[in-house]
Amino acid sequence: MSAVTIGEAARATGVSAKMIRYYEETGLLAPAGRTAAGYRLYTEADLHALRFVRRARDLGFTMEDIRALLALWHDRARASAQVRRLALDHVADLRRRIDALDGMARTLEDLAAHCGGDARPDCPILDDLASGPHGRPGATPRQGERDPGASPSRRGTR
Amino acid sequence: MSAVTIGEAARATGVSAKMIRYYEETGLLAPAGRTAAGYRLYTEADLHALRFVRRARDLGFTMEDIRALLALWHDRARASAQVRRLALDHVADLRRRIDALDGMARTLEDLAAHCGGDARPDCPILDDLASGPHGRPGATPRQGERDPGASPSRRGTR
DNA sequence: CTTGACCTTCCCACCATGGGAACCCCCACA
DNA sequence: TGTGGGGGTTCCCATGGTGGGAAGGTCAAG
Repeated sequence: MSAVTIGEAARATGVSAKMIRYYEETGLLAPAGRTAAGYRLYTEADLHALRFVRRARDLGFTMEDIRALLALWHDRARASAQVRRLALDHVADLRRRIDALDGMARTLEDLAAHCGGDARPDCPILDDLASGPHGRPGATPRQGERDPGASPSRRGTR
Repeated sequence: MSAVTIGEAARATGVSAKMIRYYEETGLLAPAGRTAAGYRLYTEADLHALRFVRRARDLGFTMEDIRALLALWHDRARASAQVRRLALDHVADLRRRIDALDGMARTLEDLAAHCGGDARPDCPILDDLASGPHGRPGATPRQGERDPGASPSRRGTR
């Protein structure tokens, strides 16, 4: 007993029922038990795992990362170094994305600072945009230049 | 004359042919001219617009934002204040995302700092994850707290 | 005339998430 | 016993930008 349905599990863990099914479907979580009628049932241990996933998502981990973290969690003989590695790699990723966003923000602030922001049409922001993709002329000088080996489709880190 | 095909336009602007077609399809850019055989043709003005879009994407603007920026660009009577507003709103958005990412990074760094990172299995990082979604108990105290009015489905800002 | 580089359209995939339809199940209440 | 409502189930679709690839038309050089 003490197993709950998916709705209650969702409420108890902050993971939507949709996502719980999705996690099961993609093999992130083991298939839940079922009632005779086909309803999914979640034990306290299942809820624990769901909260684990929720927390990891909140910390920005990828599903792939979470898969690894769950495996380590269940492996009672793991070396904490492995977990640490995963966490710090993720931090590095976060910092990279932060830097990218920060560069954008700085550039825009620079441009906005030189923009009248009044009723006249002259606008250095548009002028900059219209000047096309340039290797950041003034703001935030860096040397990476076009970042050839960046992971696919993450330009804006959006 | 002096109009080029989509491949050359892509090379000249740094926007992939795929994306050029996509921008046209979604109405971000006006349909390009065509040769008798149906090949798209790009004038210097078209290339200019493509570079504009590229630059705006590099600065992290949404397609929606870019739509507005293009309209302002083409409106020779625009008030620069409008452009400035758009830019600064976007900066605020960037800063919000940065804060979120930074919070995650800090938390993880905190946890990693207390993790042995050796061959033993004890690991505060996993312990934290296993403790489920909590309102950041120790690490990185801030007051934003769960950000109730945040735009939908951007938890991790990923 | 063939070859190869280019163009066209169309469909599929990603990742994580939500929306909704169509249908089934269970419980409480009259 | 019938019914209503609030669950659950599966399945499909959409998002935002981006890439991959197939099937077929076009063009210039050899």
